[in-house]
Amino acid sequence: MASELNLKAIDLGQTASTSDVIYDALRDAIIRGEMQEGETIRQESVAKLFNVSRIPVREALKRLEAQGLVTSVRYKGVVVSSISPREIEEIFEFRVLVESKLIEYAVESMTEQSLELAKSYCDAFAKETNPEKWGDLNRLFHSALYQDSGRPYYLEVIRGTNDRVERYVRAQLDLTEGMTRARRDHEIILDACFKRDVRRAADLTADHIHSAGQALIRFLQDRSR
Amino acid sequence: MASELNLKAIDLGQTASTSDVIYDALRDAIIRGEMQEGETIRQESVAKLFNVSRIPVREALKRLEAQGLVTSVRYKGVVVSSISPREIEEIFEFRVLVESKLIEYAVESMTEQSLELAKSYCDAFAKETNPEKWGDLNRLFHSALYQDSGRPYYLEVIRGTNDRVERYVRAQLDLTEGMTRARRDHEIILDACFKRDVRRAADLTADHIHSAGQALIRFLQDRSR
DNA sequence: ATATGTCATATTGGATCCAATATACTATAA
DNA sequence: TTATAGTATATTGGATCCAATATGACATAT
Repeated sequence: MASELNLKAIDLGQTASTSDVIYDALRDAIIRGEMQEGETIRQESVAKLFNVSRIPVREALKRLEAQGLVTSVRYKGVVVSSISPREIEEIFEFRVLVESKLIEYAVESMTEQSLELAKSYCDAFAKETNPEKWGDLNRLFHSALYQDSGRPYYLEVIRGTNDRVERYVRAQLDLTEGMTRARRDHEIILDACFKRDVRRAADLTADHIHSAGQALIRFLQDRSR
Repeated sequence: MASELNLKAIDLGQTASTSDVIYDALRDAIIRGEMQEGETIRQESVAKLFNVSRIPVREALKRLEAQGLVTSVRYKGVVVSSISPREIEEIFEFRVLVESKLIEYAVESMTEQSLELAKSYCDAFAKETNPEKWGDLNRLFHSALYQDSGRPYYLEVIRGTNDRVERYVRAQLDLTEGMTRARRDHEIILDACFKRDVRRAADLTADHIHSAGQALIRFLQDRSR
């Protein structure tokens, strides 16, 4: 019957299991900083929240653990991973290495479409007044820039890397200097991309990430005193 | 009681859950190439193998999926991930970028102990006649070299990266030219490390990985014709 | 012979139950 | 008062059961 065929076609899109949904929700809450680092995640409370059993929750937690977003201790529970200033510094150093390379590859083959998309995120980022959304737009902008690199593995790695420090990036953007600097950086990076200046785009990206990292480290040091 | 205290002290070391054991075993089988890519992994058969229920098996599979070693389709099952020559090429390119950087950091602060350890693996690798063990010793050698880099995150990423292509590295070593070239490369890299020649160690490492990747690509192309 | 529909079987996804362990609280002895 | 043993409770880890879906065999119509 035609109607059944129609339904089946729609169903093809619905490939997300309960464990997938829970994984996405927890990941989102963690990288947005809605859950504090060190906070323990109880299987039962998550299960109740989604009206499911603990089984899909546990599977989601295993995935988060494999990604390093939570840390699990047998018979005690999982906690949102905490991360030392030293590790943050290392991760930003890693980002400089990989993302500046990524943008090199990307600029060479960037389509007009991606450029325009990046520009729209860049503009929205600059105009946005709600700090909650700065992180989203920041991430979308960078993601759009790297999209045409033709390097899916790099992208996969960088996604995991950014997940680890996303909460701190957001905190850093909330500093007044953080946001003003990011706005300016994004505009000149985008300009270099439009001009197909590979070297400049890579160098600016390296500076952009490096300086954000340094500002973040300073911020964390100040706060701990 | 003393005896119970003793037992408890020993138990502290036993932090591995059933799911951990199964994860390790499956990961090992996959990276060694004992399971063919595309081969489906049945939960029940793994469970029977370890005399456990499917629950810990499923959790182990979720972790392998998060790492990209298996691919899962809802209600159908998981299969050992296959990887295209293009992706292999990309991953070797990524390894060149990250591992040459890693060895730079490592050489600067490498202890005598790590140098000697690397040397022992290098020697054992050169003398080993059993192809089964080449892969292990190759990995141990590189791992020893990077150990003192003081970059745990880089190491974590590279571990995941190498897991993805390990089966192919082993296949490549099995080629006569693969093993002879690797032997020679290892010795000159180690020599540069002993001499604290950072630049040379990094360049040689880049060449080593790059050439292995190229040889592998050629091998795969030949085989597919 | 081919295509389509129906049913039986296998397999995965999720829920519920039980076991193992940790933690907090209480009682007791020194 | 403090330290220790014991007990109750909470929580995780694993086993078993049921539901949802896929796959393949078989029958039937064209």
